[in-house]
Amino acid sequence: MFFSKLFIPILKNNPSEAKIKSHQLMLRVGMIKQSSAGIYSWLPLGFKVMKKIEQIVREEQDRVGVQEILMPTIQSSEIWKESGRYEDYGEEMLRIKDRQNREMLYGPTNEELVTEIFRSSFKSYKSLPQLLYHIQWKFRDELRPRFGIMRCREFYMKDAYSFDLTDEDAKFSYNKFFLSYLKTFKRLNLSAIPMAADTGPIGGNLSHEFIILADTGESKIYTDKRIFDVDSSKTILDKVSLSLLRKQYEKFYSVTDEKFNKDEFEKSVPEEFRVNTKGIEVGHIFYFGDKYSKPMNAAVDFNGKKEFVKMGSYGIGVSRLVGAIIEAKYNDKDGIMKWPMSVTPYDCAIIPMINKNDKSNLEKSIKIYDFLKSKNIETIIDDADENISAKIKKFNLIGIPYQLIIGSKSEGNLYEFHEIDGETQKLKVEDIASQIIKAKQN
RNA sequence: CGGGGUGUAGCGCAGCCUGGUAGCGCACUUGGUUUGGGACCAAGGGGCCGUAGGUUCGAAUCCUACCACCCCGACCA
Repeated sequence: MFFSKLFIPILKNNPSEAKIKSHQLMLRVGMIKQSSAGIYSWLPLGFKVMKKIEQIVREEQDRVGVQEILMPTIQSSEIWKESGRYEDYGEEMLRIKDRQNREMLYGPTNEELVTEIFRSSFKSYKSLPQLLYHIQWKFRDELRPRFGIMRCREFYMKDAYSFDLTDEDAKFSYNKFFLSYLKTFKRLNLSAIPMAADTGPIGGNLSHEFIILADTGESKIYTDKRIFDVDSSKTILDKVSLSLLRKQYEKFYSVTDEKFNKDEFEKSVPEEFRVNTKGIEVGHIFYFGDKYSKPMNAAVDFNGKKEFVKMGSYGIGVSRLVGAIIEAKYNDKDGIMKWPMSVTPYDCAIIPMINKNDKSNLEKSIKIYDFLKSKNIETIIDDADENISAKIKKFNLIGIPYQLIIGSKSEGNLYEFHEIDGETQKLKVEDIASQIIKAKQN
């Protein structure tokens, strides 16, 4: 695709409202456009990244046996009155009325709705466990939206819900998500650490936040360096293996602000391993038993006895992750963003030196483009008649991991192949393709 | 919701104090010269000055109200 034909409105100046890197960058390269406070349109470049993240999240949910559904954004107040949260949720819930003057709301989360779906569908313990997820827009009317997509009012989120007969089964489900989350963030090239967390308005007593380290994060965290070395690659979907994994993590003191206890921290973490920094919450899992099933009467028959199902819920902020990845991957030192291969909007940018009287580089670029395309490498050609250095700068901003520069330094069939944060090599197109393919596989 | 601030071209800003019908940089268009880390020359186009009302011969500028957005704090994926 020619760059000139893409909808990528680049700004040379930082919009003044953007204070953190991800917000600045997303506005500057035209990934998003603000429409109201905390509400954004997603433009092609940003939407492409978000869809790739979404797909990875989806695949990792499917892999642990969670089934995808899609619930509406607009919900009736009735079920929220049943659970008691219609009053509890407060101003953050966007309440609306339909033409019959019925009280509706734009869902900030879906425990009630999914519980209603479950209770009207299943009556026997034999139907358990059930694990369901959906990826849908949510709305929370934040007191103060900020940081662009990171703390906004309308956001895209994966939320999953588990239904089990017993506490023990429910913890097995919980642990499946625990593993699934570690794998998801790993594929996004993030090291997210699970931390004991407060349960907030969702309720319950068992909960982990998944946090990635970043200076601009809003959560204060206290953890142990050694937690980064816990290896989940050998864990399998088995009760024992999963609970072992959680134990390995829980060996280390690792909490957010609200659970922090100074004495405990200093007692359990030797000084050289202490990490006290800031992080971004990208996932949160909760186990809350019958907190919703009881008031909403979601129960199954177990040998003639009525058992309220034991539930958990599991969220990943899909839209937030777009910003979070930038915060984590942007290199302040050289001012370069490099998208992880798994979510990059394009794998490679071909940057030919062009002028009106000599389009031979553009013609070469098109041939290379076709070749790379045949290898499933997503590429764009910058067909603008612009100063070559201006073009390179532009792509350094966008963060596409590889640049293929077709200019005066090309030698025959050897072209400059530049990794955005690394070295430039002179290679044949075949070798360029195989390097990119290799990078995509990691 | 408390405190502070800002609304002037797509983005960044000046002009407002001291009223006379809008300007700069970048971006954009056309032509030309260029081409290795955001080039140069020339000629252009683009603005209900956030909205409404008021004062005035005259309002971007003064007054009032409203709206929007941003920042700092208390809450959250």
